[in-house]
Amino acid sequence: MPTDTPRKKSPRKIAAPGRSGAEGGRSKAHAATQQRAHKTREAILRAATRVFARNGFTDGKVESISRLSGTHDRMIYYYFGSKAQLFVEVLETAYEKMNEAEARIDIDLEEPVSALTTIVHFVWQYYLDHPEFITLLNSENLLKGRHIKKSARASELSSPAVAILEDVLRSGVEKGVFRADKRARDLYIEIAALGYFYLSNHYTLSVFLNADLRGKGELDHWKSVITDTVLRSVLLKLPT
Amino acid sequence: MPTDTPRKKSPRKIAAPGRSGAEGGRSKAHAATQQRAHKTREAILRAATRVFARNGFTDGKVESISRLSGTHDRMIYYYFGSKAQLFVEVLETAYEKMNEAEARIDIDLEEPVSALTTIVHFVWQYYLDHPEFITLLNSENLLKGRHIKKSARASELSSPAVAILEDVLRSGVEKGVFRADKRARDLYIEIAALGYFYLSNHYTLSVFLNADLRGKGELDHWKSVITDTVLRSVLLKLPT
Amino acid sequence: MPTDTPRKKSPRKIAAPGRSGAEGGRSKAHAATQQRAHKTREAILRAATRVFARNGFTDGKVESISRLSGTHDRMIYYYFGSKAQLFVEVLETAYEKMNEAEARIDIDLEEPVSALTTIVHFVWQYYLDHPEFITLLNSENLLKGRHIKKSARASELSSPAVAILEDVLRSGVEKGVFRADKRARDLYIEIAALGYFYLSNHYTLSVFLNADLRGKGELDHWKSVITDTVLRSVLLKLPT
Amino acid sequence: MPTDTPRKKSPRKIAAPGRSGAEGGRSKAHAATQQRAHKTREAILRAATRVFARNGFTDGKVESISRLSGTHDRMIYYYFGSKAQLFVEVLETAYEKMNEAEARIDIDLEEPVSALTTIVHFVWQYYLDHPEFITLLNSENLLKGRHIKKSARASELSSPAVAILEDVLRSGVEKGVFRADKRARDLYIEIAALGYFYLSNHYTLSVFLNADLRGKGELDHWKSVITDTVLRSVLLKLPT
DNA sequence: CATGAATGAGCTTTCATTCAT
DNA sequence: CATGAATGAAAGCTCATTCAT
Repeated sequence: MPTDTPRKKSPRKIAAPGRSGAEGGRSKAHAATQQRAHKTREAILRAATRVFARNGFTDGKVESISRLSGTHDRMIYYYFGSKAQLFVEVLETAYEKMNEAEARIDIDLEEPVSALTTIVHFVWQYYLDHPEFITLLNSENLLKGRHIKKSARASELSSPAVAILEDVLRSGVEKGVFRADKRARDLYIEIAALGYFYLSNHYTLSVFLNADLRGKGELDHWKSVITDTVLRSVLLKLPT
Repeated sequence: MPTDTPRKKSPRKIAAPGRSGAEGGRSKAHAATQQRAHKTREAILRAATRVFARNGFTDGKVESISRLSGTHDRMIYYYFGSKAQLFVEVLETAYEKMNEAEARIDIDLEEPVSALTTIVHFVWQYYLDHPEFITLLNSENLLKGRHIKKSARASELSSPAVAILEDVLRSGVEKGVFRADKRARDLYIEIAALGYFYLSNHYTLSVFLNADLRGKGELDHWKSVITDTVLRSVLLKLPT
Repeated sequence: MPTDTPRKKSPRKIAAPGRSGAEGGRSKAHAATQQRAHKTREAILRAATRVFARNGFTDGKVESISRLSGTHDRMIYYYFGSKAQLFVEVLETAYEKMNEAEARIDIDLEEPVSALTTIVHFVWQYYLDHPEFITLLNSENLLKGRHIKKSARASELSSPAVAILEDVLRSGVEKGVFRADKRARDLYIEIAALGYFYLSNHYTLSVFLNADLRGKGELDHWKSVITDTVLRSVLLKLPT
Repeated sequence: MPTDTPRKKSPRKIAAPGRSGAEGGRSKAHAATQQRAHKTREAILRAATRVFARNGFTDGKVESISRLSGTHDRMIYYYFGSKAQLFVEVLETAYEKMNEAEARIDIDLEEPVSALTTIVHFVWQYYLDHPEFITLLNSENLLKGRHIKKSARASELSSPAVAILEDVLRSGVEKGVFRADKRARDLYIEIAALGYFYLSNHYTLSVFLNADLRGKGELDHWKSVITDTVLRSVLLKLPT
């Protein structure tokens, strides 16, 4: 309980794998050790993502994570300092991956309508493929952003999608198909909202609307709805 | 010793106040007692709504609820059987109140556009005024609908808003301003999504978009965005 | 982890035993329950005194205390809020008992020399009879007074012995046997120091002085040494 | 792989630096290595003294020591075998330094009164300058001498001060200023007690006496009190 | 109808220590 | 001689829940 210096919980920092060889004098044994360490760390992060995604932060137990990752509780503290800091990294990683995927979207600015369609479909598909993304954010928002606030890295991650949308909007305006008064950020939130909410809230929605929103047909139908709605929100003229 | 049957797990159902007199031979003392009981029950429910809204189900502690309601932990078990069942009632109540409010919306079917606008504004305002509604649903969905599934009452509560939207859509179609192929249910989810997501996810959104989404101007701006988007999604001719 | 209100850990306050009967309408059953509660609380306090005395605060384990008192860990938190707060009460109780004993010292102010002798002997005997007193203070000082600082009660407890010493000194001065420039507080610390140090440090002293300081003869010898030294420190004329 | 015998539990004994050259055929590289090792060892010992002094044995964490000394936990085990054995060395070193300082006291046996005064002042000043000495002993006594008992070196260290006091007492008796029936050992304990207790227990004393015992004036005052008291305990006649 | 005491399982975290290079 | 990874036991504390009047 009593600490000397206020002790910043500084977990182990591990050299990025691959870099170790360039360090020169270090023995091969050392490199091997480091690689194993890196593996352990990654295993914990992966397991934590699954556990937190399944149960949220509070219900995601440390022991579940260590069991799933094949390590000991102790190692979580060794590498991440605390459950909370581990969650921060999980969140950061989730966002990073989303950003990376967004950065890979291939669009043709010459075709603004189909470009926008592509983006909407991409986001929708990403949510479908990465349900953990939704649960993690859900949990974090339930906790009033407690963890993300403390993340230095998080504020540096700005969604590439917003920038892309800016380009698409500009191109559309130039080509006379999109209105000029639509902000990219608003459009981004719109796209996210229409997809995210449908999936994140489907448990309560299903009960209160007395409908199964996850049926195959339903998902496709909703995809077309949001595509339609998003397009209509920026188009100057409706297609006939 | 309890005056009635040797309960096992069945929480107390209390006659609505005022109804008790009709039960026949019961004394006035009994009626008074029942009224006090009713008050305690209500106090717990109110406190639980606040506590669960603030922290979600898991982080909402039984003790916090009993403290806030001025009773004892024990009473929660007496009236509701368990923390989970209490949460179910909280959820049901929240939805009921939402439904009651929706039922009170005053719209003029002769003016479909302004009727729809009214509905969008109403939902948005309701979310703003009842942040607990959002947090409760958030928590419940994080728990995969664990509680709502067990609620008998929940499935009976179907949103009046959907019915109202149906009327509005029909009227709009008849008057030649709305398209005919829009489902009321989809429209409802759309409206909900655009408002709910913006508010429920604002903690993470603010960090990742590097913007304060809760500034006064921002909220009003978003209100106009969603109104615009929703209208455009049903209009036959886009506004110029 | 997350708390609603900052939650002051307010442990259960129990009505003083005996008072309960006077409360009027309470049932006998209630009184009996309270008495049992009081017993549990006392048992914990007694056990804690022993455990902390034996091992100090840090090494005194919560489980040892609950085991020794025949309760569960949980009850310690129920009644005292935390290990630290329990320690505070242990300390307060120890000092209180010391004060009570001091208040019972029977001295004859007409005989200042024998009065002072009585006080010195009392303190020495008290230390011998209450080794826990020494260990508890030792531990608390090792922790830099961490707990006692937070004790509201502690600052109100002022040693009766100092007041008594003042009377004795005054009487001795009037009778022309004691010097006039000796402060009662200094004298008190002197008496305490000579007895306390010998006992509290006897483990290291024995090793470094190569002597067994706790042999029967040794203890009596030291008693006479400190009596002699204390008297000499206030006498106007040294004994021959 | 360690260069020497397959150690089990026996920590490294390192040749004093400079002495290594006499060992014969060892290379210069080896000598340099040994010097580095010596430095690490010393750094750990110094850090341990500070950490244990601040928090006592139990609360002094191995990690705090390795951090403060700029090494790794592992090294503590390499050089000292265990936390307990490290503490033993810390204790021994503390006593050794005290003894060395005592051995350096410069007194004039021809002036017994001022010689004794010098000793009292020395001890008091030593405690003031080396607060860690007090805390370490405090902790060790709280642990019932657990470590010091196992120290072979400790029992060989006998305080030079006792021998010096013997000389001073003898001289004083011869010169007709001191009484003949005072034992040097008792006098030593007296001197130690009056200084040590005041400092070691000042946290609790301050609270219970409602006074700040560490104010500048207070410390000087107490110095004069103990000098006075110690002298009076051996003088044949009071100075006028 | 209400109360306060009691319960036991479980949670996060800490710590001294050892393994494997 | 040094390092970083790993270990497992245990500690303090919390929580939902039930007992006994």
